[in-house]
Amino acid sequence: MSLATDAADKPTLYKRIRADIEKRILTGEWPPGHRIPFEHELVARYGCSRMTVNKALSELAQADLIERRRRAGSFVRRPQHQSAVLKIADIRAEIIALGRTYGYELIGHKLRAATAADRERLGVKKAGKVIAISCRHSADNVPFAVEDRLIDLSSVPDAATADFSREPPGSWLLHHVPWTEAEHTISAIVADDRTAAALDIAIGAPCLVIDRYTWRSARTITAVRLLYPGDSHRLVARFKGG
Amino acid sequence: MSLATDAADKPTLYKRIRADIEKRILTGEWPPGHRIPFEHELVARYGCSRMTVNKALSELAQADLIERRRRAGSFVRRPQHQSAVLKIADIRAEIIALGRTYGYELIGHKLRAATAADRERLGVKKAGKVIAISCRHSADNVPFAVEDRLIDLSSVPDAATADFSREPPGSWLLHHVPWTEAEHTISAIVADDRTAAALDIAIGAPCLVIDRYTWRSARTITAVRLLYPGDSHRLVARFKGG
DNA sequence: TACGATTATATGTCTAGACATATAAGTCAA
DNA sequence: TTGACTTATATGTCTAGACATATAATCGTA
Repeated sequence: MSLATDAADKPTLYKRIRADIEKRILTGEWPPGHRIPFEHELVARYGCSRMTVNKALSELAQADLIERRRRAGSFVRRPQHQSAVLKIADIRAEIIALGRTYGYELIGHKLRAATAADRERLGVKKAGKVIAISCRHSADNVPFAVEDRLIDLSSVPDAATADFSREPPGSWLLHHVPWTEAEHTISAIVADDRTAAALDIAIGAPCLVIDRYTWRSARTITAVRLLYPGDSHRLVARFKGG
Repeated sequence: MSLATDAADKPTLYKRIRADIEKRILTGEWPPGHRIPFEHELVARYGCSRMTVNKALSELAQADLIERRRRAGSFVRRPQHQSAVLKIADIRAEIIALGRTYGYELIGHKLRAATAADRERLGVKKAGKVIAISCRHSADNVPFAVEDRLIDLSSVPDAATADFSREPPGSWLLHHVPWTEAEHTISAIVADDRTAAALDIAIGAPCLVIDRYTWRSARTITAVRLLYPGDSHRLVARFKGG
């Protein structure tokens, strides 16, 4: 039963090819690892030129639905190992984009030799210097998030002389240090007394937690934990699919 | 695998064109709204065929960096204002991909005329029939998430006859209904007695909440709320940046 | 001036070829 | 069996065209 035949709009051929393959993958008819037909087979099946098939397959590869290997063929990829993607965000820019007044407050700023806990958190072996920062972001004078950050000075020596009393470290890093990889972990906790005070919420109130690690080609740059009031702040994402 | 700066491998021409334009956009040299050169101008500048330029621009458009308008040209897009992106996920597939045993339990299943609250939640005006489902997902026999879902039957009539006692509604929908847009909201709450019982956690323990709305071309398909134990489950995302 | 019809043009899709390149698979020697 | 070499082949990139299509701009008319 073909359900996707939105006869309303006449899809172009390469889109039809792409959709056909996508459907078989999403329904599980072609499971991960399955070799999808070679380009020349699809050319024969659809009666079109190779470039048309190639465009369809290229887009599927770009979307990480299939993997293409020279000489071997194209294979259905395992569904991306997890479900969440969070674009790196600059809280200051985010709040300003929302049309609200951004407020920033540096709570603590320490330069120290990395402790064992610091090294563990940054995932590095060698001892070195780190900067530990905690600060608070607010929107329209209401606490928006508290931030607890560690910067590896051996990766970002310039951070030693940066002035974090006015510019939030996240914004500074985003503008000064190119990153190549990031990892986010989202979880929830209940506020302890310190967190509750910083966010102006009740002890035991829910908090949304984002832990972010940022690397530049296998070098850790920074590890940051962001705490948001769980019942007020929301991470919203809208995006396109199929 | 960083695409922009790998001088090691000689980039192909279309990749160089794409990177050149990308750089100008990311550095702000070409701000949002700026019209980038026409295809025929790039063809002249790079001395290549139109298809080569077209491939570069198509990929930039696919990545939402530029917007292409017939007869008008290609324009730099405003950076996506949101902060979070969460790929749509099928919990069953997710758990199986983790190599754990998937368990499913239907808690409630009701077909009813949409109440005012249902219409509000689905964001629709007209009254119609809806299906309300609640169920529980488990991994290795440990509660993984509870799900509370509303399906708009006027958008998905087939759902009326689907058997949700064995197949989770998320998986069914993913396989039967193409979607075009989704919105996620992530927040945190503390468990009430019912939630605590379902997830086998303490009352007052933190929970991660994902609210997802799915549309197909302006028609609401489903609204779902997922509750995860906040201290055990984690949404992890790793990705590349620039 | 306002509006409808026409035209010009940039992008969208497609073709039928070409050569490049990575690599799976086969071949042969040590 | 192992390693080195060769070969076959699927994908990667590219060309020089073509026609389709949406729409900004222009023109003509009421």
